[in-house]
Amino acid sequence: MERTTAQRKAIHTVLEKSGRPLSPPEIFQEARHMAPGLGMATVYRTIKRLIDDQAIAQVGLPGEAPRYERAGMQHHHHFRCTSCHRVFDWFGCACPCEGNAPNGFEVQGHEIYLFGRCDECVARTRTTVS
Amino acid sequence: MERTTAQRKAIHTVLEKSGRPLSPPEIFQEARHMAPGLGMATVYRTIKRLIDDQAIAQVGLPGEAPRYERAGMQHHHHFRCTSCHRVFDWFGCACPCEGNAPNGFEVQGHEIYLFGRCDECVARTRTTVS
DNA sequence: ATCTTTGCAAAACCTTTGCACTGCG
DNA sequence: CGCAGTGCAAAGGTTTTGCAAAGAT
Repeated sequence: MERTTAQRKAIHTVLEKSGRPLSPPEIFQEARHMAPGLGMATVYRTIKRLIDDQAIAQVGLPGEAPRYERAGMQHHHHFRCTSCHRVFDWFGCACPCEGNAPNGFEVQGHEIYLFGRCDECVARTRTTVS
Repeated sequence: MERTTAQRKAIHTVLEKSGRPLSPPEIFQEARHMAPGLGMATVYRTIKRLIDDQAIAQVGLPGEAPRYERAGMQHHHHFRCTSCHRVFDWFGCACPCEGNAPNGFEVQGHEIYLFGRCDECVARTRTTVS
């Protein structure tokens, strides 16, 4: 039977409240504020369970370690700023990918990642260079 | 100055000739045929250098370890079969992603991954279930 | 002969697992 | 109380690094 513990609640809350996908170390650091003495192993074990429970989802950015964000969000993808390296949610997906599948292939889903510079970094450059 | 060695040639050849992205262990195993005694460290060191030289490119599938393929291919993305787990090149990108960027964001590039079943797996199921 | 590149082994990471203890129910 | 959940430390994997030896030019 599933038990409610301070650690699990802390980890879940951190992911619920974060507006962006977090890595295990980031989750660890944040959750520690709410659950002192928390161990890294518990973070990994809890992540696994939350995924099984469909409470969170894995976000695997190309070439990077997986991050995690709360599940149940509307269809979206991600934008990584090549300047500040932050990852943003992106809801502008209008990709007709499914239609262009190779012959005989059956597309079940897709992932899109945009790379570029976020609004803040674009603005910073403008004023700095001018 | 850059030197031509059997190991480097072997690794480069393996990636040139492969029609799909390879992981370091796959490269290691293949290149060993051409360069006996090859060490894993050399594979990693050579991959890094080939990327710097723009001879190969990293292919980071979401949630998986990076693979590598030769650079300079025409614009394409990847399709991973959820049944046989192979990764295929996909040239049907007609994604208008760049246009839908969030306000103030500057898109420099994009990556797309399709998931589904490849032609062989689709055919296999048909004949098996029928 | 010089100086890059290599193989090996050790180190540095990250993630998982074993186990005795904690604490929820 | 009983057993799921935890922390710690050890184990597993993968990638990187140090260093003496090999080899290309």
